[in-house]
Amino acid sequence: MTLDAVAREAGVSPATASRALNGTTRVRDDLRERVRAAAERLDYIPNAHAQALANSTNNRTVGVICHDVSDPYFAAVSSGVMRAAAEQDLLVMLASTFREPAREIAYVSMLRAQRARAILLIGSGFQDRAWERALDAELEPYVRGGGRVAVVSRHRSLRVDTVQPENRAGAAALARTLVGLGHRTFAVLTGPPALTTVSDRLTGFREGLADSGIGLDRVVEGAFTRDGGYAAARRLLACGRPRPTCVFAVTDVMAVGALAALREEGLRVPEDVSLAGFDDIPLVRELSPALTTVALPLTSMGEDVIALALREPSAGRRARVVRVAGEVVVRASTGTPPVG
Amino acid sequence: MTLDAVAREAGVSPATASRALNGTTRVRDDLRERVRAAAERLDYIPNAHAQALANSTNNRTVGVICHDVSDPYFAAVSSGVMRAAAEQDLLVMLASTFREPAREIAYVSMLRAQRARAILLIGSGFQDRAWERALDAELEPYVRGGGRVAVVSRHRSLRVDTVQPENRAGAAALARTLVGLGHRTFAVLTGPPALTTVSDRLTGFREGLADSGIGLDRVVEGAFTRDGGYAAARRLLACGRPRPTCVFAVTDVMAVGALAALREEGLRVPEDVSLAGFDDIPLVRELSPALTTVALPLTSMGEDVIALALREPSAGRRARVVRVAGEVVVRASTGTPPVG
DNA sequence: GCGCTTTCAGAAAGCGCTTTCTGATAAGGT
DNA sequence: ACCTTATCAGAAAGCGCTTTCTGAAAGCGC
Repeated sequence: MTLDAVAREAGVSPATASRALNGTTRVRDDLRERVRAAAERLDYIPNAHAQALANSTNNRTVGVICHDVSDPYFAAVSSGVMRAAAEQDLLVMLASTFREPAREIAYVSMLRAQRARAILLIGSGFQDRAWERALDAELEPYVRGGGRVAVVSRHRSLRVDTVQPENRAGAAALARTLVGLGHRTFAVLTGPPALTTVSDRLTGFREGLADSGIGLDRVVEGAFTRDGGYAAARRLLACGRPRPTCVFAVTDVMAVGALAALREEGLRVPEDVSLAGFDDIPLVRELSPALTTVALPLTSMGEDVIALALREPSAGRRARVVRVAGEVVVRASTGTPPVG
Repeated sequence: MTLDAVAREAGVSPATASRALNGTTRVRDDLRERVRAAAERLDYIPNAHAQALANSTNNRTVGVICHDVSDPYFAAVSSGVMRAAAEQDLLVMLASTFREPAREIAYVSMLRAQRARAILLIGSGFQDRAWERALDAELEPYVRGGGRVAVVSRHRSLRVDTVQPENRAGAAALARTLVGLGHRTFAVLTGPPALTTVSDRLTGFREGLADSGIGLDRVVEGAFTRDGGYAAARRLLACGRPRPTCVFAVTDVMAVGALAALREEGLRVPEDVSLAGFDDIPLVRELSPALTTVALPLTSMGEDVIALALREPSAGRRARVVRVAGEVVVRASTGTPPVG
């Protein structure tokens, strides 16, 4: 079913049919009605590709690239993006890179080919220098051609609009809270240090401890996943050194793994060791003990990032940054340190 | 950057440039190389819309419609779809309906407009009769026009390729297992009964109990969400009747809510009451007690459903059904019933 | 009633690509 | 040497839409 068929059925020109359907220009009422009826009758659906080709400015799709939709963090942020997109009749193309840099580049390229109105990058980037350059090489011409890009907590090399959680301040506040509980020896389970998210949270946590003159006992690195957290926690426990009274995993997802590892070692949380995370993904409230964490408004961050991308570009070329505060939420996974 | 520009730069016709880049027809090696080089130099990215318009058969996008990406069930299935799609260079457009029927129809329509190669519907439909008809009215012409549709555990009215978890058999097996543990009084927390998923699991559970001559004590209905499970569990406990020794929530997501409700009532799981779910979403392993459930291979179901949609349509018009077995996984949330 | 602006429908020119179709050139057969 | 058969590049015709541009009809003041 093409527009031509509709026009013929309604006894008007394709031009008029187009105008009647889109309401771009005034069309006599009776004609408009006739076209509407004809379209209905023929079950006409405009070809979005033809529309996009003819009128390149009116694009209804936005692309979202994240590492893995099945990670609750990305799922929550994506959900916010989708809610906002739905309200504006936008279609979201969601891609998972499965943490492969090459796939990320490929997706940006596909999104460029689709002439997506905006590209949203969710989550930290990779540390690879070549990748950075390649991504920039894709994004730069896209932006120059009128494309919009916005990111959530992205790598430092990207000069684009950003939704930036206050990782450092949040981690510092968490550290202070934990010190307030009485803890003096701490370990941190981190992800890849090249990610700003990781290094900011680590730095913040250190600063928070430093306020009370406390040093960080141990830092163990692991993958940015549940299993990474599990492995890191095991390594922490295996090393033989005196156990810290409190463990901070830089993300909740890692904390979930860490909790499993601690349990397997027969340690009670929080009686033997306290555990805290960061993000407040939905599930951690359900754990027992429920996880102490720094809550980020994930869904609304998703809404923010798409709003940022869609907003009229500011006169100056400067990248805008929306800062999002994290709130320390103390739950049952932290307590006073064991005596003795 | 258009193909014409590339062709000019390479000193060939647009036709040759197109052929060189796509490899559709033999092109002399030196020309092909020249075109490649020119494309590279100009940072050429083909306009996917123009391609789609000119060659409607070659479409690289598939649409996935689910209720909510932030629900772990959908996230897991979607993740499988995406993994498979990535391997075939397909772009996935993922839409969340937020459980609004109208939005689902709208998305199908948008996907049709995009001339998506396939539309995948994940999760149960709505009970609304008008909605059913409307959905069918969208899907039927789409399929007639060569579009592919496949669904995961969908409503009965749809005659399309389906990945069908064996809800009934799985629930029955679970019931038998629970009876084997010694339980004799059961309650079920269900979702909207119009969903086949719900009614199949309920029926299967009943059958499993009936094998031992046991009847189902109570059925409480709630929304298909964590909060729905929570509310249903509270209602179950509030009714004053003697408490069942075992509760089955028809989905893990609901079971998570139920667990919270049981806890709040001061009940210990499994000492005071046993709890089981269905699906085996990733997080339920992490709960304590870890949830007994019927495990479905969610990610691989996602891979199955896209494979089903993309496979050459069978000669006969009959819808294909891939049955997926569930496996009872006994974890710590179930135990022997309390004595006395 | 005449020239003016205003309103609105239709003709036609693309948007950027793919793909026949056409024709030139080279290769092969006798 | 001549004709037939492959190869392969280019011209041109769309794909289905939007949007100028053009022109007819109607509305207005004098």
